[in-house]
Amino acid sequence: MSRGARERVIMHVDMDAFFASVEQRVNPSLRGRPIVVCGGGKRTVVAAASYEARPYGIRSGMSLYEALKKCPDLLVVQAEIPTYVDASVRVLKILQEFTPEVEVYSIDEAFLDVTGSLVLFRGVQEIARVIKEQIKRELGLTCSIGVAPNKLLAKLASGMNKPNGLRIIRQEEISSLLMDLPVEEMWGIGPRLATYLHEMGITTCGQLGNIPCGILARRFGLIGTMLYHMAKGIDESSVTPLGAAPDARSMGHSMTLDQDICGKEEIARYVLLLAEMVGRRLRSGGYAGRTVVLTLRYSDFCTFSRRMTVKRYITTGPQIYEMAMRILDGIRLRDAVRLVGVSLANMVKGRVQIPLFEGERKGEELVLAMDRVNDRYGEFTLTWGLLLGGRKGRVVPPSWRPRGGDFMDAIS
DNA sequence: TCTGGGGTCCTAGGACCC
DNA sequence: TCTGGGGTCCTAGGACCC
Repeated sequence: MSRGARERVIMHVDMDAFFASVEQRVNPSLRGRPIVVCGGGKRTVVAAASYEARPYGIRSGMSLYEALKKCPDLLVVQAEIPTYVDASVRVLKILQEFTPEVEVYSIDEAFLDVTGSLVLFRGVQEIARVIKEQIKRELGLTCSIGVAPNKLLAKLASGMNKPNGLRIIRQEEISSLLMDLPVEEMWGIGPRLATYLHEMGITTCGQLGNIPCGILARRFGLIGTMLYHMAKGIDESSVTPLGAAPDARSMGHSMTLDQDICGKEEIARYVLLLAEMVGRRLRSGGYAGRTVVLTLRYSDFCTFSRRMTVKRYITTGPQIYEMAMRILDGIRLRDAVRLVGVSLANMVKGRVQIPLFEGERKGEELVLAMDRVNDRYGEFTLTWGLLLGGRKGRVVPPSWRPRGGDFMDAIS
């Protein structure tokens, strides 16, 4: 352990089965029963599964179809995103009572740097206990907390004792803990990397950490260097509080259609809707961008994107639509399409200022902050869907044709 | 009548300029 | 009479995360 810098105390707070738990809280008849929370539409996946559903093998990300095969008695609840955002904000406010150094990582996860708060409490265990107690008292929800000298290990720790767990990883136990830890359990090592490592005969972090950094770097590039440090439990990244979060780099929306479509005219209708959704969000955040990306997914799930960059920054739905259509014109479709996506990249903030009222701006900041941290499962798509007149975002009025300024009338 | 939606970062290759 | 080479910008795709 280095004596130079003070050892940090980082906490990772992870809400247990968040969406499902909120639903069970709101509706007592769901308590104690296997439930899943899903999006709308036919082709949906499980956004969250209650702990009662998990013994059936039901996991988030699984298609609803598959989940129902595993448990025919499963209760399926449609996601109510505003409710979860509300709960998330209340949790966030509780966390901020303990330190200003709170990084909202997602709608149900946060990192806290409590190094400076330790003097106010009888140790980190006490902080964790009080946080859990307060969340339970005020929201009726449980969370799992991990504590460690950095974010990487705090994240690992919070997952070790779920649900309603508390796990503290001390500096002196790091190497023995990582020795036999399977590489795929480390945050940042996904299925593909794990497979590559397995092929190299590496299955544990202990083994990974014994490979010279240079070899990993040659094999995996920058990722290789990261792997080497991860295997040793090294992570210098800091907790970035809400106000210091970097500007978004890209912004987009996509939708999987209830039924595959073939014609470009029909695709164009979705492109228009998506472009307008992106444009509105863009402007509300004060962003502008130069690159439009059109993403399509064929029936066979083969997904590809084409992009176009222009010199000047654009901000409006019609501008995005126009570029997306130029891209679409250049594509020769080989199959029916199941997903259409439009996003904007090469973004800057502040070129276009949209004046907002104080109250409105506050709400906007919150939305953007939540948004920034890669909210799970596209809840803002649903939010936008609601904004677009109470319909789900996927609904495009069949009679509508892309043309000019009556767009808002057509969809609201 | 399988397989969502929102992001981030990295890489490799090509065009183009000096 | 041999195929430089660095830098920038752009594109497309892949891997990862929640």
